[in-house]
Amino acid sequence: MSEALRYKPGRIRDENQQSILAAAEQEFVRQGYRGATMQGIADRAGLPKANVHYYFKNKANLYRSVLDRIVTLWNAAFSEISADDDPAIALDRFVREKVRLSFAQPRASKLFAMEIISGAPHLGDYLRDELRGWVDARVAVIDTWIAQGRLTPCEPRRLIYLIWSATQHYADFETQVLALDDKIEYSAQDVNDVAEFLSRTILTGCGLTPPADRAHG
Amino acid sequence: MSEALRYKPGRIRDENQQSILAAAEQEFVRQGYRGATMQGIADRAGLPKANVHYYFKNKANLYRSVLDRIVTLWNAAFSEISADDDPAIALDRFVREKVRLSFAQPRASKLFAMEIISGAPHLGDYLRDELRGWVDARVAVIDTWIAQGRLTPCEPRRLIYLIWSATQHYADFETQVLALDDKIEYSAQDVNDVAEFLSRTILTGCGLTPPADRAHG
DNA sequence: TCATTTTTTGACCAATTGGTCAACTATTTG
DNA sequence: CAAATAGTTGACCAATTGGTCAAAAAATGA
Repeated sequence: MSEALRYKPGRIRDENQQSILAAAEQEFVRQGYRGATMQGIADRAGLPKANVHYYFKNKANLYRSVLDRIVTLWNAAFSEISADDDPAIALDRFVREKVRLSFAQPRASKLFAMEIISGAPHLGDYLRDELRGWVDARVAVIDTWIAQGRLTPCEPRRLIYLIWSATQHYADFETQVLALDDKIEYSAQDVNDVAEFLSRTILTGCGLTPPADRAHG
Repeated sequence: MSEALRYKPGRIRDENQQSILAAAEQEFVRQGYRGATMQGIADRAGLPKANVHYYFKNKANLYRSVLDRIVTLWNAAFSEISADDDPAIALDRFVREKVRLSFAQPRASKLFAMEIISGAPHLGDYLRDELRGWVDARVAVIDTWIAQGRLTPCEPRRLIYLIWSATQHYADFETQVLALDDKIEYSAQDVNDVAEFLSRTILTGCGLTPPADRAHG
């Protein structure tokens, strides 16, 4: 994923795996885990079905690989956060990073959402072992801000859920938003407008003064 | 659903249809449309499979019936909204009604979400024909409030999406929220806390003063 | 070059699926 | 009570599915 793509052992492997993963992500989102077919994934990737089984032993393993890729994306998307940061700056950055991720990787957000909605049959461990720590660390920082009087008291957990839900709505419910807004697809302008609106509204809602509007990304 | 259940033609029909619809809703949420099986739905309803086909001709028809029931629920859940209303009162009520619906009917919210995430293959018409009008009417009211100087300017559409997403997160992502909060299930307290937090934060975010905290429901 | 490893592929299988049907039973109605 | 209607059910398809396999083709390395 981070290496040159010339002649080199494993190059064919890498390329095929990537196109299979991309195809699988789409099929799993549109059909669900059980509804997606190995044949459909193979067709979308432009390979015979047996070839998909050659690279990913079976369907469950392929699905896991797609989810792993999504979790990696998530971990790479966010800055660290520290009690020394200014609350308004840090929360503004958090909102904008989440908006950027949602618009850049809507299928990843959708598949993650479907997995959670279905009861997280394959991600229960991730939620309990990894994501909980991620949240707890941020909750601790927000609690420190409150204790220092730099942030109006609020439930940090609910604030994080608010930011998550409001931002990923534009990825997960893309079909609905586009239908209601009578659009075919999002524009670059939409990304900025959404980030601006959500940052301003949520920060104001927490009693913070949003940082001055500036062009991000 | 609103009639006595004594001896009466159609009573057996009503009861069986209801238990099939309830079973189907659960199966469709957990397995997706294609992943859910008529056999699994029949088992959950405690009936032989052929009986499910007797009441609902086929799988697509059963799925449609489940979605229809959800749309009916939605339409019954919300008060009308008028430009004469006080913005803070009306938005507070809107948030609380949505929170109540999310906690009362989480499976309905989840199935609707899965349908939208999958590209709304069965609800595209509903979004364009019914829901758009619902939203447009509320957008018009909010725009009037802004024009009258009773509400800080904001994009009404984005405000509605913010309220939708933040509230239904507790239904759709129930598995994740419970895992991160280290709970087994929601309490009655959670419903009130969430409603309170979201109403206060969002209304404040819009420049409104939230109505005094009072016990609702 | 040529032996070795990696990749490709169509044919094939057992299991599961949505759906049908005819026989049977229970309920309602005149 | 008897005819008609409504509901129940197991057995049965044809189609699709995830997965296997062995043989051929390509890529690699000495």
